[in-house]
Amino acid sequence: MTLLLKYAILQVMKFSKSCINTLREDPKEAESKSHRILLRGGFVRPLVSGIHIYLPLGWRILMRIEKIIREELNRIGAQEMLMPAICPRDVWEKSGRWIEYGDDMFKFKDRKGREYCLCPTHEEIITGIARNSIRSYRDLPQIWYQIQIKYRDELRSRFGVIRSRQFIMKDSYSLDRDDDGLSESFELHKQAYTNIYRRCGIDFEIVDAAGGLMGTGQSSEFVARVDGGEDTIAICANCDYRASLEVAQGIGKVFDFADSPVTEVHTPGKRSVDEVSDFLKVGSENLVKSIFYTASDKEPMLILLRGDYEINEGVIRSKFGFSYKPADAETIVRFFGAEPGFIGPVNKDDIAIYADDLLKGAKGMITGANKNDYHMKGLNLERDVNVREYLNLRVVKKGDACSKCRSELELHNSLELGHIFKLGTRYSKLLGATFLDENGEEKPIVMGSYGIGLERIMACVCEQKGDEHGAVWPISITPSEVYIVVLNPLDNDVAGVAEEVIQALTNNGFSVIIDDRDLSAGVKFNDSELLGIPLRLTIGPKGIKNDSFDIHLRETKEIVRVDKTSILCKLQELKSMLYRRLNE
RNA sequence: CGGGGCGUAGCGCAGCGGUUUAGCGCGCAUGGUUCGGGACCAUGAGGUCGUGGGUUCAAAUCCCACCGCCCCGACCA
Repeated sequence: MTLLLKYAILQVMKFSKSCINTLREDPKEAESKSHRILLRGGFVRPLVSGIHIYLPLGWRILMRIEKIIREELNRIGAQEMLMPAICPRDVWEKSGRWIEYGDDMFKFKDRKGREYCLCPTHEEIITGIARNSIRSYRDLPQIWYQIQIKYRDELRSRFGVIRSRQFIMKDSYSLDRDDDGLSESFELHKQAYTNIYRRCGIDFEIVDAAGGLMGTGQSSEFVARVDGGEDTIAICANCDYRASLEVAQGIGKVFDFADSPVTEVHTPGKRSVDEVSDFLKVGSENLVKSIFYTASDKEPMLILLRGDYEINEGVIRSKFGFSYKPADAETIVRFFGAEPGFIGPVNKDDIAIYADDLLKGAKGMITGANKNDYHMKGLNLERDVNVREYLNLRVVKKGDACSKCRSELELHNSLELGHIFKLGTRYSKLLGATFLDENGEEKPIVMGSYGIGLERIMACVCEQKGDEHGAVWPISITPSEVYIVVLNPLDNDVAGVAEEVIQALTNNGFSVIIDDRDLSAGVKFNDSELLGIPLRLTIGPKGIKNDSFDIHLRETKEIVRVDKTSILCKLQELKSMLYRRLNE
């Protein structure tokens, strides 16, 4: 037997001889649905917090996802390569991200004391490659990608593989001569990503997003609505507006309170918005909360927000800088002469004051009096406060109106699956990746960066399609297409028919798990459902006697009954039907 | 880092006002009976009770410290 044939036969996984470990009970550490399914089905296993082992079935799924990603990226002309996971410090110093990424990066020293990190992403390295290999505008555009493990020392990993400290990522990078080129590369990726997620059977949305540590250019997120997600997206029920909560802009209700002169009120021990509004018997929208931010390298600033809204930290960081942090109590006392909960914007002209735009023209408001245990009533922003600028600084909340069409916005839990960014020239300028244009002029390469987390696709499918019995894999990424339950496998007739059917299936390109364990039927049926294999064929003495075999569809629970000669044909038909359904 | 929960066999758990030999269910092994939705009988293997220290004649059990895991928050492409 040639080696090739031997591997071809491995298309068949014999349950009794495979590393498949299903758990009869839910593992206690798993609370989210995808985590539960992935652990119980034995697809993954934890090693330490945030780091997982991908067992054979889980790895098969990931490999099939990889294949789809490769096909779609190759189709837009992207070239695959593989970069190292280890990178020396100086490369990251040049981009400024050795500090910016900070503790989120795994860092270590080699035996000579030289410092390295395990790459959390690869903009620095890719820009280095571009610097060496791109000379002329004639070399552009190009798209490069890799599928590789990324390392991020997350503050808190959670939900199994959804937020982990080591994960597989497809990261691609586009190199263009100008913004128009970048826009084209960006659109190509948008199309490729759309195809990828559709082929993986995921129901997804494309939303506007924040660039975060990547930069401040345009970025879009591919997200899935799931109950167990860790992010939130705002979706307009009426128009096509959708945005990640970090950047979503809504229109809030405006309240008109009667104007009056400023007076102090005694509010002993009442600090929070809820405490003060309860105590004074007013709605939280009647309050102005003051949040004091300081930064090591920038001037302190006071942010004013209406009491019924939360501050959008993402906007603070992208607008004012990453170094801004809410001040501690001691600093607040030093600047305001009052404790947190009692500070306010009146007579604070020496501090930069930015207010949320919902406060423009607000009057009759209540805010801290800069005196412990006192607030002030009758605040008129225009009259009493020296606001430097009004900006949208609040997080959208349920009931806000869409900024595009004024319909109501809905908020949904979501899971980030992929993110595409227009980087622009940030990295190429810092790291000197330039080209000569037709006029012989040296210009920085205009770059884009695009990422997909592979495990999240797997987890997302569990979240969206999984049911009380376990996983439901789409035919495109299932670890195996057909699960054959052999009942009474020690019976010679049964074993004979099973053998025959398996031959026919593998000869026709099916991947098969055969459950040849000598166990009672229920155990095998339940495992087939837990493992989520789309098609299940049962071979047992009764079926052989009556020449009637059951094919069960995992997703719809339909049962199709066929005679022996039609098994192959029917399975082929069902398989193509399942593929067709993915494209609908 | 703050708050909460937990750590006893591969998995799920009981025992935890100190007491010979640490239990139960599932799984695993052997033999037998079964066999179309988590079978049954018999026998058996499997444990540094998270780690270290302390109290005590005696610690899984009481005390201290540490480690690890999960959840909430802070934080995060």
